[in-house]
Amino acid sequence: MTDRTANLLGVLGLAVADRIGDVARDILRHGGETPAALVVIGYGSGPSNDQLRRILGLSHPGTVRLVDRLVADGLVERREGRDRRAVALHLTEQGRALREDLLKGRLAAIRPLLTNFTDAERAAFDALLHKMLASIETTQSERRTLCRLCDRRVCTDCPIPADGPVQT
Amino acid sequence: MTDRTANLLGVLGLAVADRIGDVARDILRHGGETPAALVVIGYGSGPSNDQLRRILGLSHPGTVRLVDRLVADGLVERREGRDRRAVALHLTEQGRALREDLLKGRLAAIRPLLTNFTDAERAAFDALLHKMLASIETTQSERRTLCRLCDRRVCTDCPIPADGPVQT
DNA sequence: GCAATTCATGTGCGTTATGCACATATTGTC
DNA sequence: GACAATATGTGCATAACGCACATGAATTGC
Repeated sequence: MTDRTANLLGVLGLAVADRIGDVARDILRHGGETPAALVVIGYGSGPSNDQLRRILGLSHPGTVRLVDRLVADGLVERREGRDRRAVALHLTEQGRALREDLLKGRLAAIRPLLTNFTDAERAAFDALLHKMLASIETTQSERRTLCRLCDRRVCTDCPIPADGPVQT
Repeated sequence: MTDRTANLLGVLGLAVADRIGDVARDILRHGGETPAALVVIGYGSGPSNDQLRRILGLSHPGTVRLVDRLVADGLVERREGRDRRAVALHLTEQGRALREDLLKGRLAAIRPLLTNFTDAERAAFDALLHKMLASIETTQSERRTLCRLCDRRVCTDCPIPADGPVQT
């Protein structure tokens, strides 16, 4: 019976990821981890290239090129970091606006999946999701990876505590 | 409150899709829609290039190249289709074996997410998933897309009926 | 029963997103 | 102050696509 549930969960996961990916590509004109990068940078801690790399799970050169794309689009600025070697990544005004669209679009893409639930069902589903996510065994860094597309404003009582801003 | 649930669902969807993608790449040495193609072709109806294309949501040339990869790896054969223009895609012995690994690996990747549930919780989650998936409004073709990685042997009482084999 | 259209596949060519190996500059260490 | 560690960037290659086009096979219209 567990396998039946696991299969259903696989279908749902694919459906959710497809929808998020589609809406992100429509809005940002980029795929892969680029949308996640915009969200992560937008948390505002001014992450370095290397910190971003760990969260996104990309290679270092892949991350540099990803940031190149965002800079070329006028969405991200490379500012001086805490070192003269490190950069600090920050969103431009345009980047902030597009990040907003991205987060809104993501929720809008997922929301229809919940509309056929009654309030009680949605609450029950929420509680089960919360428990499931809270029990995933992860390192601190993996948690940030999981949350790389999260809209923190709606994520009250986050089950995946990423305690504090990106580490320095 | 719905947005909070939607956000959690987004996290879960990403986590599930990441896990499936990782295990598929480990096993198959290909990413994108290639794993899904192996599963779909493995249903055994001998789909044409064009039928496969619709299910995977790829362009026609993209599908041709994808099949090229699978053929080059010795996993798929192009046989004569119902026309002299159409091909019929079938798995080789090796393809069937790898498809098996893929389906098993997929379930193994998802299963850990369920292990912290009690039996009652898992059953409740299953029921909610079932209802959610059953209420997604889709065309016949979109259903097959959703189910493109399903392990049909464990999917009893499928909420997304794809009634019958691939259309002729 | 043949011409025009539609269907199904394949090819040339380009792009996007990525990784590996290497180069360069900066910082910490002993 | 040499040397390792850190952080970034670059050259080059690859995987997984899409668009425009070409080709052969089937269907339709008259």
